[in-house]
Amino acid sequence: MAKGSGLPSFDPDHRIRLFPHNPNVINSFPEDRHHHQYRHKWKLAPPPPMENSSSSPPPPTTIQFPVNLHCNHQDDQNQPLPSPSDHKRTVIDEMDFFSGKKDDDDDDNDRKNDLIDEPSEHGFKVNLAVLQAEMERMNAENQRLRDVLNQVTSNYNTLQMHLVTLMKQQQQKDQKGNSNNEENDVKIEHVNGKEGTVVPRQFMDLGLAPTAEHDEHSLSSSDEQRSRSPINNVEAASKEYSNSGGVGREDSPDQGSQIWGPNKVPRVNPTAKNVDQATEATIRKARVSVRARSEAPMITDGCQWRKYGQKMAKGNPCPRAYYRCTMAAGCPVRKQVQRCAEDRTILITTYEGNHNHPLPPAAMAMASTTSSAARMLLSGSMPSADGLMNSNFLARALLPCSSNMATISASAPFPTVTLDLTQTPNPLQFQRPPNQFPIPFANAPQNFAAASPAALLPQIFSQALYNQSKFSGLQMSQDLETGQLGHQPQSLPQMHQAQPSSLADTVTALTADPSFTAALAAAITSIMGSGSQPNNVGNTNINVTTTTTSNTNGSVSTSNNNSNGNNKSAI
DNA sequence: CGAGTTTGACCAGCGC
DNA sequence: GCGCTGGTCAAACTCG
Repeated sequence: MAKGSGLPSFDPDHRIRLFPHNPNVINSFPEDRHHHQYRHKWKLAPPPPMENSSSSPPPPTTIQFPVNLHCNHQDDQNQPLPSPSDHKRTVIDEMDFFSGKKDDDDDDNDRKNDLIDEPSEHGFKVNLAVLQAEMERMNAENQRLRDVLNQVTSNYNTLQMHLVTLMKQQQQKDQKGNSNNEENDVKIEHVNGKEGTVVPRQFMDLGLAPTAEHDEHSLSSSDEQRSRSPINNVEAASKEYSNSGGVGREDSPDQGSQIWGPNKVPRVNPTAKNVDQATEATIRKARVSVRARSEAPMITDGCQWRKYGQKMAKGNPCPRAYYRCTMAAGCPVRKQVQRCAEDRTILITTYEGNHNHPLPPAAMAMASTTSSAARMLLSGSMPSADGLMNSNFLARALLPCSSNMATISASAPFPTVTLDLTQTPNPLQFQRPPNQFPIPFANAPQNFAAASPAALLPQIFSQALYNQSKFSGLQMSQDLETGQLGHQPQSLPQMHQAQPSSLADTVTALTADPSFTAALAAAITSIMGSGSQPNNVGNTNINVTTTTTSNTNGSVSTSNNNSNGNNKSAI
């Protein structure tokens, strides 16, 4: 088996420009075992041939979500066409607004100055007053919307807490009444089942876990692991927790996310007969897959990973590497890293499971992203007639101004939401509608402009999803704070289900924020285009979400595979 | 020597 | 039932 399979090698210069960060985890890919070494050994290579392109068509069941990447900065269709000089100005405003690095006053002043200066230069003084008034109106409107947003968020959180309190009380009642109930490890489901309203849709919580209490729910038992399957996960998970002396849900104050067995789906309480079996079978396990163009062997997500296996996947000459989180003992989070068969410059990272330990800020971003994506996926993955609609909505909400970025696959065995960051064209190459502003790459945040696309994914995602996640009912870091929000993953979807339109409206309103969409689009497109855009202005102040801990040797795996003759294919 | 990687083997699900 | 495939384990190995 030839070494060096799977991954192309790359130009050092190109790499340096693209990847100034130090991935804390290096996939086991060829050419080098060590991280520092790999940095010197990667060589320029022509784009990898499209191998197996015909044999590996896109997942047929993937639902594509054409979302407008050309984020319209102006709701007003009557807004005059932006001249090229307008582009930068507008984006600066919005990016500043979004990033919050400048206060609004300064921002407004700059905006006004720009408005005053440039039109005069172009002989547009006639429109100056109109534009200024319009801008002020937009600012006022924006501020008002933000106020509304804040209020909605506050109310939502208040309701969340109230709901959790109520469910906690209910849970305690159940506990007293069933002190010997051996199924008390699934109190949440039990409660939900009693209520007969909550469908355990949140079978998977990718991302954050409130505490490290469940560290002992380890993967130590190989038997338990081997018994794992997409279907029996439902039962196995909670069994593990109870058997391991683990923290049952009734014992755990955290509940920000569900209690998961290692890489498993929580069992639906058998007493909850009314649980939607179809849903149960459908959801099973959620995954979040991130597709990004990256020459780096692995995207930096802030977590520490240990490789535990590698296999050749069918139809892909590149090996698939399996990692599990090592930031805490027994953390069930795993991820798979694999190059795309059709385009080996595309790195596909699939996250699965939820962390059962506190995460560093750098890791919080990606964890939040995956958590939100998975939760949204699951909240919309009901096998109902409106499943597609829900998925569509979710995808749009997930990345509202991304073009073809969010896909939700209903294909078995696991529902997967794919965040595709590889399809975004260079913003300078957009064929933008006349009423839309291009997003000059130079105006992207410096962090985004200069850093590795892969390394910046967490930032992008966290920014992109932060707001929506507030409304998705998919609390992230809040779980850490409340400590008893375990009911929420189930209860909140219920809320969604009860008021889908309101949620949609909320998210729509949120994502309609031109600043938000513009900033997100600029960030994403800048990232995607950074590899081909030498005019990065943000080549300083690289603030990549890398961690300083190097947990791996950056090993390079051979293309050998481990099982069942799959390793016969040379790469 | 410990941590991490490699890799052959094993297991389970799924389709035929 | 059988074979294929994905996922995981764990002993051997590598490296600092």
